[in-house]
Amino acid sequence: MPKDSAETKYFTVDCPNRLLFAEIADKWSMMILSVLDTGPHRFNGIKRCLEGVSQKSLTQTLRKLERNGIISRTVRSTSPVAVEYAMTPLGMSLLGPYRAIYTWTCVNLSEVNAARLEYDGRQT
Amino acid sequence: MPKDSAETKYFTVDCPNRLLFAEIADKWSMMILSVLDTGPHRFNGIKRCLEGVSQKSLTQTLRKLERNGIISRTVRSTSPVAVEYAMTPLGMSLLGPYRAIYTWTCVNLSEVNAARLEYDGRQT
DNA sequence: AACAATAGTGCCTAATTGAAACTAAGTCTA
DNA sequence: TAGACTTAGTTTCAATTAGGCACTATTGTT
Repeated sequence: MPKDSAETKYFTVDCPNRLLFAEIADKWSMMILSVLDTGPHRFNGIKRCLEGVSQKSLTQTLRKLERNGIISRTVRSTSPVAVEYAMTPLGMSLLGPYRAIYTWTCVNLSEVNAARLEYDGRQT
Repeated sequence: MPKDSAETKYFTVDCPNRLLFAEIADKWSMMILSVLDTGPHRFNGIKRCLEGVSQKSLTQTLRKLERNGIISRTVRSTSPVAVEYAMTPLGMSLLGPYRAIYTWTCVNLSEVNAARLEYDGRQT
């Protein structure tokens, strides 16, 4: 007999919010969004802004964001073919919540660093 | 000669915000925070709320959050030793920004699903 | 003709994640 | 008192994922 059979399972593996969260809150997605926040960019333009991205990871992340309707991908048939990535209205609506997290990291970075030093000191 | 030598590198590999963001915005961290938002929990209590976490991943994520000063870890010397995890004030300050993201997923889930269907339809 | 830039793709290895078993200390049951 | 169960992890190994590097194809420049 379980002690607390009423314990709620908050996050099941198929929770849609959990799945969507995993798609929008990863490392590269958020950085791409803040680059596109300054205006439309081309593939290699984004790449130059994000030190350490491989073409493969960038392609994959851009595809994922495009599939979720957060950015748009427009091919321009110019000299060397240009592919322009831009924020969609849906993507723009995500910028507010994202900026809240970003601002939090700016405001609390020193407090986090203090906590880290304190923690590392405890682990003799 | 580079065409645009003034192109800004927004995110370098050692950008502190980028590093901190990676520590707080991963899959399990955010789910753990929303569990602890409802009050202090013990190790296996959290585990039961998060379908699919392994002990290892949970331990690692809890340690990381503790090190960053976002949660506290208290050992109670009761019958089988009890370890209680709770939000710190710093952690609570992160809940607002997190809820903004969570709310966004709730509000825009249907629009994202529509975008996915449209995208998948285009890829005949 | 050779070289650079465009936007990718493909292969292979390195790093991370997760599943399952194990540890250790104490409680409860038969 | 042996056996099973709880607690909170750690360890080991396998699988998934991520990243580095080389390659394609097209156009423009020198």
